[in-house]
Amino acid sequence: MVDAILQASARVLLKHGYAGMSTNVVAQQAGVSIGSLYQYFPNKASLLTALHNRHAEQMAQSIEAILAAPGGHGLRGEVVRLVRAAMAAHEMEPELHRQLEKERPFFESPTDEPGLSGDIHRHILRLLQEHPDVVAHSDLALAAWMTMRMTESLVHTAVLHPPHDLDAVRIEAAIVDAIHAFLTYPRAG
Amino acid sequence: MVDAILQASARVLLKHGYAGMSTNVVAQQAGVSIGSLYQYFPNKASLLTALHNRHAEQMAQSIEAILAAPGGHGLRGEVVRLVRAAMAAHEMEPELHRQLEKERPFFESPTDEPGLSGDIHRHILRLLQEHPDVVAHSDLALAAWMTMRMTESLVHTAVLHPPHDLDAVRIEAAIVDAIHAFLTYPRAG
Amino acid sequence: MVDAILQASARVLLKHGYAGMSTNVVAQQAGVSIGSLYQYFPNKASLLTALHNRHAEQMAQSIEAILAAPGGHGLRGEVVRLVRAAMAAHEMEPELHRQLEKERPFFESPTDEPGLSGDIHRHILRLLQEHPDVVAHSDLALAAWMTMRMTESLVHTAVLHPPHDLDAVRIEAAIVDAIHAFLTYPRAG
Amino acid sequence: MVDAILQASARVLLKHGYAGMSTNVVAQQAGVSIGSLYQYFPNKASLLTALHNRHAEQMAQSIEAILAAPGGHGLRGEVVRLVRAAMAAHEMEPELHRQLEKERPFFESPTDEPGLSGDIHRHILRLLQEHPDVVAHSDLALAAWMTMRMTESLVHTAVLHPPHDLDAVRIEAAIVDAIHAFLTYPRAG
DNA sequence: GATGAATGAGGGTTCATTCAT
DNA sequence: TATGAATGAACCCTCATTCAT
Repeated sequence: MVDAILQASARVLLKHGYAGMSTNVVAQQAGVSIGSLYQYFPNKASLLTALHNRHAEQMAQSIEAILAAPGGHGLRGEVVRLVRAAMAAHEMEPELHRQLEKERPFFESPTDEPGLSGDIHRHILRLLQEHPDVVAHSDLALAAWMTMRMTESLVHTAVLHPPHDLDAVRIEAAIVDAIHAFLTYPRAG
Repeated sequence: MVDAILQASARVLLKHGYAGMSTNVVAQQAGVSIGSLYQYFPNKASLLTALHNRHAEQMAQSIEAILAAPGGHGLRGEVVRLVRAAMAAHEMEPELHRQLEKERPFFESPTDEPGLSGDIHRHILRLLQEHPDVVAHSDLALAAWMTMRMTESLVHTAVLHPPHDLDAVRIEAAIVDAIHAFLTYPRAG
Repeated sequence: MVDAILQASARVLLKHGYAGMSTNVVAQQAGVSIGSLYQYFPNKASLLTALHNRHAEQMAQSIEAILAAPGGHGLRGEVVRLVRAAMAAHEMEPELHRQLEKERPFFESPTDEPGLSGDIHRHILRLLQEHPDVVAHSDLALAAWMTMRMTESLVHTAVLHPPHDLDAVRIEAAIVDAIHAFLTYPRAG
Repeated sequence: MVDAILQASARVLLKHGYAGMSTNVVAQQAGVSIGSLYQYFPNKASLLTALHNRHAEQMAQSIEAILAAPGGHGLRGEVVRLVRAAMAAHEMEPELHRQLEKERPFFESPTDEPGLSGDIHRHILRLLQEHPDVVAHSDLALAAWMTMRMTESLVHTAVLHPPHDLDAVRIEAAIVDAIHAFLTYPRAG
């Protein structure tokens, strides 16, 4: 029942946005009475929260799986996995993701949400520490933050607002290049 | 009067979001009767549109001014100006900008307004063409798109969701580094 | 509940007309919340429609009953029944009837509902055909239309705008006379 | 200016009904400022009243002219003139007339204004008195009232809701017949 | 637990009317 | 006198939430 409600919520949210998402309509679409909906969810906002959490979990699983998968070696291999993980996560239910994000960002500053983005932040930090020879940064915290933001925002844009005249595969490669270039880029200071 | 209404709109929008922004409250905050509000704006959505347009114009002016200003030479100098322009634009009214972004899709055509972002895209393309010796890309369209997205999204995040433990100046430098590294990064293909 | 709402609608409609009939006031008068009103009626106009339909049904029943009742024989007897039926129908809720007539055109198709008036028209036609010896008309369609209009409009006026110095009984008799005279009146053509 | 306003009122009234007739729109259509409108008419209802009066005057003139015109002799000739006068009056601006009828009751005393209809009533009374030989009624007041109502309501219906399959000329003749039949119809009492 | 009829605060919007210019 | 910007009460309607069954 909870699941039917969440599915209906997602459907209605996508079609009409949060403001246009009526709890009565959600209940009806879920084939459930409005009373039952309120037995499982205290209010309208909690539908979004639940949807958000569910989606975050799915994304986390997908990301973990890809990050742990075998693949290219070295820093570049890690970056490739990172970007692939981000793309997979964003491609999961892109439109839902977008709506959800609108009301409550997924990737807030790492300290805010200890869950997903904290894990990723730690993963990236470890990754940078494990390749001291090629990473040209002294401030690893800053480098990790930049890496995470670049990954997230470039992938986000690439998946949700893809430029119609550019090839998806080449965009992905370009994102990997950008991150790798940033990490290994020798600078003055 | 139009201005008072728009200011009040911005204030209420920031505090309560679009759904929670009552036209009556906006009028009251503007010190204007609800009737007067509707004499200048045909409906609630038009408040957002006007706010958006005004903001876009201000941003465009700011960006143009900074891009045309004198400054460092060479590709890096250009990138610095680009990032500075983006930061200035985003710092203008960051929270308003964010809300506007959030609500826009439901009220306007999904196509990014071609004006501003088109101009910038062209500017970046020209910039890349003018530095063929250091730009390590053959597909300039892709490089320009990446440059624009990196600038926009990294600056956006840095301004609107700044990590509390990192220095703004160093973040700006890191963004410049990232873009410059991407542009000059020698790759296999 | 539907009935309480309709009764309140009728009351308010009579007092203030359609334009001055506020749905909130109707709900309040019905002892029902405005939300409940809108659970049973999709909008304000539908209140009128429902009122109209209910009234039309009641009138139809009353008319049928009287037309089928035993009574005087011959054409005159039929005309008496016809006029009595019309008077009973108009006396049912005369003021409501009047308001309903007034507002209807804006909400319904301009064609008179075929149900009631069509039935009566047919009834009259048959009636004329059954008394060929006394009916002095060759064009029965025209005669039927005139009969119906005379009945309706004379009764309407007599009931809704009765002249204060004339006796209702004698008016009814005069209406019967007029119709009977028209039907049996020998003319040149 | 007054005239421009009244013409615009009539136009808007016909198009949108009284409820949908906005004083601002009327002023605009009249090419006059809303302030000026309120300089000549104290409120919205007075527009209707003025329109009504103007229309009544025109009708009165038309009716008087036709009633005084030469024509057929005898009672039947008078009835013909009466019906012609009524038809001319109703055909003047039928739709405006209809709208005016619809809204009037809310703005005027329920007693028919003594002006026009009083005059006609007197005219009919005199007419009946002048033909004692053919008029088969002892209660002339009742006969006059019936004559007036028959004329008005039959003509009203014939002009404003003409049956599509009947000839206007024959309808007019039938109305004359009906009235004449009623007046000369010999009855028991 | 499940239901869904009932609630009513509150929302966007209109328009008759006023009054300073 | 003519103007029209300004007013704000009031309207129709929605929808998150409750609670008796």
